[in-house]
Amino acid sequence: MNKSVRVRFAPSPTGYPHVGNIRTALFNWLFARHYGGSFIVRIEDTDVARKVKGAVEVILDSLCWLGLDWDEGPYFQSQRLELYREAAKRLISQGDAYYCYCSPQRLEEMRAEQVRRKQPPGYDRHCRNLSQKERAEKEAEGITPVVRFQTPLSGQTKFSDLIWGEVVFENDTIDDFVLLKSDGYPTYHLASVVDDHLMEITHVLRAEEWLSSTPRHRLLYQALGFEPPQFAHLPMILGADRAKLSKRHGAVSITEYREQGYLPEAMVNFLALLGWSLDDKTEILPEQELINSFSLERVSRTAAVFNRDKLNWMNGVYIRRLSVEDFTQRALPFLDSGLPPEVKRPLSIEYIRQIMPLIQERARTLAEVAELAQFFFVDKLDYAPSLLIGKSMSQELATQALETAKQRLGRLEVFDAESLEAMLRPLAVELGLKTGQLFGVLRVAVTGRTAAPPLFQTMSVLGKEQCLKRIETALDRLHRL
RNA sequence: GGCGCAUUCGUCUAGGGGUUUAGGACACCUCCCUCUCAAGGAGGAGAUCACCGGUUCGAAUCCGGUAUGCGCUACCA
Repeated sequence: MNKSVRVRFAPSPTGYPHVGNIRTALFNWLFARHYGGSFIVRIEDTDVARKVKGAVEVILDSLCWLGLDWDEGPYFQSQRLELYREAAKRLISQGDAYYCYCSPQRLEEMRAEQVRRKQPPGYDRHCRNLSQKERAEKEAEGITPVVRFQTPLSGQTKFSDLIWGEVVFENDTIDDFVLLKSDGYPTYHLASVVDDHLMEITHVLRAEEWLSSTPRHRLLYQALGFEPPQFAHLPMILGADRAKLSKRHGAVSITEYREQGYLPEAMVNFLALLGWSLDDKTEILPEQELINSFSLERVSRTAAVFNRDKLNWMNGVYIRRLSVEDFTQRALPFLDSGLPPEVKRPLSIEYIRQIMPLIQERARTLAEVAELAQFFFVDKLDYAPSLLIGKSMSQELATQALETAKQRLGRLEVFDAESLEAMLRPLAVELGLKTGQLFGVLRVAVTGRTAAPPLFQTMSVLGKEQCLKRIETALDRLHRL
């Protein structure tokens, strides 16, 4: 398997890249990188009607974001139509395919009838044995035919899937599927087989939903005289209700995760663990370790539910592993877009650099950074004054504590964390308060919240002037209670 | 309806005949650390391994059936 492995990621530009598609891309990429092979990108744009403009760019951009670099492509099937037509023509002349003139209406009625009679739906081979004369008549009517594969009526098609093992299908359960549509475009079946052969793809790793169509592809390879690649069908990714992942489950496009502040490296690690595992304990596997240890043997056969909680945890792990500077750079755009509009821009990078160490260990996503750090930026804090009076505190005690702290703070020369601590701890004793009581009041006064980064560091970053101002405001609110 | 596939804690999974009182992770709970939060540490709860039958001295692991779920069954991919 070491010898020139060639795999491909073949998305169709009919929408934005679904996490399921991306997981498929990731497995292909890991497989290629593990064996030192080639990862090829091919755009399957053969459905003119469903094509979404801009989708190709978003797909490619997402691959780049995740670091899934490709060695060849992107190839576009829409630019290779002649290849598929030639193949179809060859199949017709060989007697392995034929023209079908059935109208969409007839096919629809046929299907409805089959469903009503509980018959397996499928093309009834109406045009399979048309005479020369009958064909000429249809042509004369101006009907543009489709080309259908002439599926063997008996026998079996079997293949060995790298993940599912031996799979056998009876040929009589496979209908005469369309190869070339009336608009001249190939269907997925024809195009992917022709391209996988021409591009010398050695392994087709694709979603499980393709398992059922694999016998068709095997039959096509056979008829065209091509050697088939190895197939490996990947388990599906489901939503929390075990249904196929869809819009109802929240974010399904990889771009949404990017916008929500997930790190690409966390995303890669998380997605790799959906359907694959290294052993019974390893969860955190950075890219290189993933490449080193990836193997098809350890891919599971059961569909996996996308667990958002676990993703959040893992993203937090990766965020904490970043250097402060790296974290700061990545958080910057999220601060810019997430902070209230009244905060004046551009943001001071020097100030942000002081804040970020306090935020990094608390954020699970980059999008949370703005919220967590907001009190460092806004002018006036918005909080319920009652928060100033903590547990086992009274209005009087809180007022006294703040008042005294304000005076002492005002006299403090050096406003760093050490000095603040050296001054505030004894003050609690002096006031007959527990440290938690004193610090609690100060925390709310200075940050507007009961949960925030460590007090002394926070105050130090905020600066003496700002702290005093906020304590003043807090005192004011306390008086009005 | 037909065909194909699957089924281990809520979720991701390990484990593939005895080493299993079924292991880990997320989430949850308790405690520790501690100025709050987060992180970290220590515990806890959580799975009759879908069900039924068979093979075997012994089955989560092998076989068969049933149930359930999923996929395919398009001039979509």
